[in-house]
Amino acid sequence: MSKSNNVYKDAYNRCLRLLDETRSLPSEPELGALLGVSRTTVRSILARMEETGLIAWNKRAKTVLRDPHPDDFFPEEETDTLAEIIERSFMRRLLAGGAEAGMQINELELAREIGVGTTSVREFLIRFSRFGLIEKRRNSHWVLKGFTRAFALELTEIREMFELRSAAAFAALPQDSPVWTDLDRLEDEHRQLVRDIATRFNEFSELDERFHRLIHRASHNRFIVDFYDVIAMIFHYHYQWNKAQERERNEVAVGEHLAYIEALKSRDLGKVDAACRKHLKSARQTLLTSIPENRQPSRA
Amino acid sequence: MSKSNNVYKDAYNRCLRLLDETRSLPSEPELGALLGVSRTTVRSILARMEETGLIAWNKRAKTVLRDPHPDDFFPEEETDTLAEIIERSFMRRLLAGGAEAGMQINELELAREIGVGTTSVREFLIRFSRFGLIEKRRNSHWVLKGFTRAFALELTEIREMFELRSAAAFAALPQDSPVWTDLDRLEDEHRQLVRDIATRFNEFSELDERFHRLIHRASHNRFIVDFYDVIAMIFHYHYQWNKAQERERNEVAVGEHLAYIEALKSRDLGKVDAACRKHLKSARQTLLTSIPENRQPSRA
DNA sequence: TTAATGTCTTTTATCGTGAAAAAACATTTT
DNA sequence: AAAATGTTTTTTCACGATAAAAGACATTAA
Repeated sequence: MSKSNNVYKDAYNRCLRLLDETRSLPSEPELGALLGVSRTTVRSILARMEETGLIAWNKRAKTVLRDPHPDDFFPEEETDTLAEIIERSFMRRLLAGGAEAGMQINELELAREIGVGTTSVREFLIRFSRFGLIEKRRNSHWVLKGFTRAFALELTEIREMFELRSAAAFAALPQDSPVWTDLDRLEDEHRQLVRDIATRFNEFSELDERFHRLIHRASHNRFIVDFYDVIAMIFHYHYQWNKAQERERNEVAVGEHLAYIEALKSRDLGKVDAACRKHLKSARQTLLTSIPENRQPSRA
Repeated sequence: MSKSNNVYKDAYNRCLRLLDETRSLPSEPELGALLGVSRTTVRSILARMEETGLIAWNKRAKTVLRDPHPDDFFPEEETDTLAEIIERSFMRRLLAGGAEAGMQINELELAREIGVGTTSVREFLIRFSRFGLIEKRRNSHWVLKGFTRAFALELTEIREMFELRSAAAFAALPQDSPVWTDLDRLEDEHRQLVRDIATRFNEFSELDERFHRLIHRASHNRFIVDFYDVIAMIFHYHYQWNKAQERERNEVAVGEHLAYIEALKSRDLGKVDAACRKHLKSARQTLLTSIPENRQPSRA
């Protein structure tokens, strides 16, 4: 079992959804581009679709024979990357308590527990280390630094520096820049969300990420843009596990976003700065209140 | 050849240097702490030293019998980590021209060329990716983003943000903080270097790194501290390969450092800001002039 | 003669394996 | 009994091997 075929399975599932829309599928290279996979994978997909009677396939002709049935799909969990599986397991352990700062992380144990090879775990930990939550001891174990108040403060400090700068850069962008239409579109989505906030409040986190990424991109600085990955990761898990007053919090945040968007559109740097600061302050507050500070810092 | 014993060889060499100073070696745990290795490695070292007649070893008694001879040492190149070897090879390729932005990086080819396994190369590339010079295409190759003018500008932009903030934090540190003695010591080293600048100018780069790391540490922010790794890496290779007016450049920089140190000691935020800005500006200039901008950016 | 399909080759992702190094446990010495 | 040494176990590091996926080349259809 040296490599799972999750790329194929995931692409297959997405391809099934395309079947509803058309009577026949496009050329192999086109399908590949559409699904983001190579022709090799496309051909495996087509081969299986032919086998299961979904399509008739003869060279260029790929005619849809029937609508896909629920059990034509591969199970969702088989479409995940190993990296996703490892990340989830790791974060579950990390957030499920008992993960004290200073605790050591054992690659072999993690690998056995998750049921994967050590190499994948090692690679995951190396990638994960840039989030600042773990640290490597040369030739030895990893050390958990813990999801502490200090971490949240350090994270938000950088976030605020970067976002204030990005927001200023955004507001200074020429009127004909395509970002303004992106912003309009996001504003619309925000207004729609406000309207149905009672039922759709949980859609906020995804919108939040897209909004902030748009702003950060205006910095034209890869380090700023990349840093948003750290924020996104933390907020992603934070949203999943801190459900207290979720609706209220999100409603407030959407309001702040709208004010922020107004400020950006005014292109008045003072207003932008104020709106940005206000939103980031409440975002920080939300994050901080969700961290149970049950330990004293070990250094004075 | 599944794992080289470079840890042992490097520690052995360092242990040989200890032999000059004492007539007998300390306990195994103490030696381990001193050399930064485990007792297992210490015991291998002692075993070999006994074998080669350097010491007489009987339980606690580890008497030095003779001074180490040059060829008691393992060759320097056998003491490097695989990661160091790979980094050097990779950077050589990257700086040796012909490394156009957009070029793709092949793990297998790199591994074959350097003569190591693919896993080590993969892990190196993952670690290296945080420097912002390469990027991974999912399920496919890495792409070289190139050591371009844009890269240098993005890097220095962040550096300046971080260092201005750290310097301000530094100046605000209480008088009894140990950093002030560290600063005094560094100031001394700078003064000594100024005196002998004609011959010792090449020692600047190491001093430079220690100085800036001291300042960044005052931020008490892991993201700021960690970012200095990116700067240090770039400047490390930059110093190695841009030798034009090295003496003059370093002389100027030492002077700027001294002014910067004075400003910090004055604890006058205005002066600190000015001195920091001035030095960072010239550091940026130095970096920029060393980048041959022979390509037009591909996007308008 | 361009763009697709068919076929073959190369590279990436992942595992199991084994030596180096660390860590844990047991025993002795002071 | 505290701290060293001696011994055993566990973990990390690095490799080669193999299936999945990508990519390159050859062939055929429009």
